[in-house]
Amino acid sequence: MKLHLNNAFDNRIDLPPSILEKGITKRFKKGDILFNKGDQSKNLTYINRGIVGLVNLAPNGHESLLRVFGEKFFLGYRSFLVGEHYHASAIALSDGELLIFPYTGAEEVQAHLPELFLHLTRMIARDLRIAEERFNDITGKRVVSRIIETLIFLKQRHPGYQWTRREIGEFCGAKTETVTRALTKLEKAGLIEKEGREIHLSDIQELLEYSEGQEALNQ
Amino acid sequence: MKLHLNNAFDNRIDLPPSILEKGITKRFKKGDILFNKGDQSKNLTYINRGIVGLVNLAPNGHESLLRVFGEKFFLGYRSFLVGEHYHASAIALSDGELLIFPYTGAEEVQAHLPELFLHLTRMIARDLRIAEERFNDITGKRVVSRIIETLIFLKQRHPGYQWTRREIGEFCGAKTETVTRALTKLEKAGLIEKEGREIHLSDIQELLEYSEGQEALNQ
DNA sequence: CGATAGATTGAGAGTTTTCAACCGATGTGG
DNA sequence: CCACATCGGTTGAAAACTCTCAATCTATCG
Repeated sequence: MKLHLNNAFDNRIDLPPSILEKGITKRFKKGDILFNKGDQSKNLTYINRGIVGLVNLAPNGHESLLRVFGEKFFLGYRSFLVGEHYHASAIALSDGELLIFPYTGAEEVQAHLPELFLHLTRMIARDLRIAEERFNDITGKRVVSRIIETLIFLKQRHPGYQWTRREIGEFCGAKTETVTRALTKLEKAGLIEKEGREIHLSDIQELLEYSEGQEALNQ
Repeated sequence: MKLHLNNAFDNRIDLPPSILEKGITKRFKKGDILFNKGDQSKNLTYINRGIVGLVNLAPNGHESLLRVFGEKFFLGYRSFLVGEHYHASAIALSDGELLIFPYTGAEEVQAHLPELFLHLTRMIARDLRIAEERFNDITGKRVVSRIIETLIFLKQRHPGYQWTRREIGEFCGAKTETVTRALTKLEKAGLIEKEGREIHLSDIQELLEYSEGQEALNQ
């Protein structure tokens, strides 16, 4: 999971005015669903302001937080490029503003905006690495380690946002209560500080060392 | 996870002779390491014959099977396109033969072989969906369900190969013994047949129904 | 100020892993 | 061609995480 740290802002991009001006502005409010799992992807979206989560709600009620998109992130590019239906829903975690680009499909972007196309491809490639690193973590590490790494990842990528225990858990496969217990433990160990709902990471290096010390799964 | 089934062969591609003839042929044997985690990606590879696993070995010894590549699959395209070091190792699961294309990087492919570039992009996009669907499964489903879905996925994609309990487990986050117990249970329920080391799936639809019935994780 | 969402804590339950022993098949070298 | 080593598979009992459920507390917002 360490690689995440070196790539905290990889997916943030400043668009040139020539592209920006072609987007259609649209505001959204916290809790809004920006697209639904199963919908056909019709356009490429960019976040001017705000923060959005890609969430999967399973039929049995289980929810997971797959990715998070902040200011200057694209959104919905995976489905757009491959022409699939969305495999998860985008839910606004804060108020904000979108730019919508009504391109017809991957071919149009590739032909007319090759740089952007390459950028999007590389974003997906990094997303895939991160997803697979998370897979390693979830199958090979204790929940405390996963929570530590999630804290570091989410905090570094989106410092402004106050992550809830639930969101942290949904990102790393843990229940809310488990996250609470882990945070209490970390606070007692002097590795984090809780201030109301805000969480401060005292020393990332120490946190990572603590994580590694957490009795790795044997075998 | 159901979507996997509709895309069993998505990542298989027949290359035209114009591309094929430019590749350098290289044989490999079962157990060979085709590239190592941490290596710099230098070329694009295609599998003429054989089957290859993308494997992560964590420092604590935990192993996971991230993806599997068969005949007519590309290999190593994620790292190649984004210009990253490999985040996992490629290990030959059988004897086989590679074609190596010494392209200099993503830009060259985009400029000279735009169709191939689009294909690779879409492959990564599908890989990302599959990885995230697996993430949902691993956090939200019981181990028996995961094993069932893994059996179906791996068997459909690579019918010729005899999957071991260990590989099945490494693909869905379960220990070898757990896979054994699950298979015994499924055999007793008449849903699969074991014939030596070969596993026959009697009825995929029934298997999926059984999977859903397996007391979903609450909440 | 009340309502609601989020956080905390405890006790008990349950799934999956761990550890250990054993079996059977496969393959290799003498 | 047999002996033996090795790999994969099976089974059982015990241990260990993490979850579940329930109750209570706190923060935030209208």
